[in-house]
Amino acid sequence: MATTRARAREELVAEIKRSARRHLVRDGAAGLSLRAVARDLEMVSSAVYRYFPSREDLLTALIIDAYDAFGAAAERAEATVSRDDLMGRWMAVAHAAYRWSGRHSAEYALIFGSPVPGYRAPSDTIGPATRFTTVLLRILEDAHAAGLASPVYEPLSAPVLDDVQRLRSEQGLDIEPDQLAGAIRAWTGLIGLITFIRFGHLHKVVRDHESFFDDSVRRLGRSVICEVSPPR
Amino acid sequence: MATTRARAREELVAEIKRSARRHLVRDGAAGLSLRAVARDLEMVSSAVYRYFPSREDLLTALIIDAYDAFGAAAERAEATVSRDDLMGRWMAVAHAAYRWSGRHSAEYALIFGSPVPGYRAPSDTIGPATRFTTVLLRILEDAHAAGLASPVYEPLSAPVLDDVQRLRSEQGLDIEPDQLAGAIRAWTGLIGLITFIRFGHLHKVVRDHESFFDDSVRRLGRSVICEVSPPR
DNA sequence: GAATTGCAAGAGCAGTGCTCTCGCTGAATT
DNA sequence: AATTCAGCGAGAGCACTGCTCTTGCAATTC
Repeated sequence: MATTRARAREELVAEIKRSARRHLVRDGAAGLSLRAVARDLEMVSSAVYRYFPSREDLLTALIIDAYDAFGAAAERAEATVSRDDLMGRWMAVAHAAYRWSGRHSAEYALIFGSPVPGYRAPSDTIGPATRFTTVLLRILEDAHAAGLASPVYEPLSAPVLDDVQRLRSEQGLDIEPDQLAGAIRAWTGLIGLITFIRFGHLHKVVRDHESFFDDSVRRLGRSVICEVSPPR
Repeated sequence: MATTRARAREELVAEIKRSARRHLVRDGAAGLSLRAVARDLEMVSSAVYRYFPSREDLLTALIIDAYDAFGAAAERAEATVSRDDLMGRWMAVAHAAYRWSGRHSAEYALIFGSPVPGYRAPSDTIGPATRFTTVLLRILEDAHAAGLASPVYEPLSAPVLDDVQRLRSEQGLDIEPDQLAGAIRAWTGLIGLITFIRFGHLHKVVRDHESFFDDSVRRLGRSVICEVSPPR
């Protein structure tokens, strides 16, 4: 086993990513320069190519790490809440996502920001990407197991129902269609809300972003998890 | 009046922006190159700097145009609907926004995508940026004038109520706080939803994006404009 | 110990944003 | 009508980028 060589390599890969993340927050994804990273580590630029065959590969590695850290933050927060407090679990995940997006804004923009035209996300990314949604789905499965239904203010339209039922059977989920559709809306709403706030579109409109976030997310949660029977 | 000179300048500015928009869809904002634009127009790169002092200024001009076109598309769609069909007006604006984001994905990413770290949006952008929200607010004012209230499933938290009341007096809006808060949520939800779909985060989850969009947006609308008295 | 493999270094290519200087030409001023 | 002058295009040049290739050294493997 090539231990010393492989270890040195792993450490250098980690150092490159660390330096790249630092440059990311300063200059954004567009400004991330392999040569600047090389200067940071006091090596020549061509040496970095031994570890990442291209700038895009380095960016991909950062994206995977970001998805993973984002999901991990959600898991940690959700684990501290009592299992039967479903609304509390949802709020914990939401606030963890919001806080993470603030502390790691550059990495958040990397995963939820503008798609790069030529870029095809490699299959390595889909694993870490589902980590976050898995936490959400588990809450919903527990809700279903506890006999809680979603409030149905309006029935799903036929094409949406089709989509949801296909997804349900594909993923083997034990959730009602209405509830699963609501979950997708809640997930979409959550990330959309965070993105909207973090990208600055509410700067001139709302002062207390966190309170607005909390209020909105609570309503999103109520539309999926409802302790009482739905109105109407 | 320097007519011929000024006209030539205006036309060249328009040609540069046209060429830049073409490059934008191919290579994204990060890949937009002033030199490529110059080659396109068969002029030397330094000549372009006579019209845009920097790459950033060119990008800013494109952002302003994009905000303007986005708002204009919403206005056009909303104008075709009968004034008293409030829900129809909301749906028209929403679908116009969705369609525009598909037809002009690069420009949409420019205004709603990742913020560029060093970039400060100049004050010229806020005018065109409000064009879209103005359409939304007018619908709400008409709803309020018609005596329609928003359903209140849950009262606003104190900090959110403060924010909304401040905004209401600052902008001189004749809308109930609950309704205005709902409008901000609906607006945030709409853009967040479009961004989420267009940036590809629903690709592996939902097949019929447009139906999902329609369903979600209709629910967003119902949470602000409600013909019946709110449940509970 | 010899062969192989991994690695850092350097040069080099094509591209980028941006600055500066150089003449020219159309337009306003005298 | 002659002259100043501002606007313009062209070109060279600087510092930077991603990426490739070759060279030579050192660590690992056989």
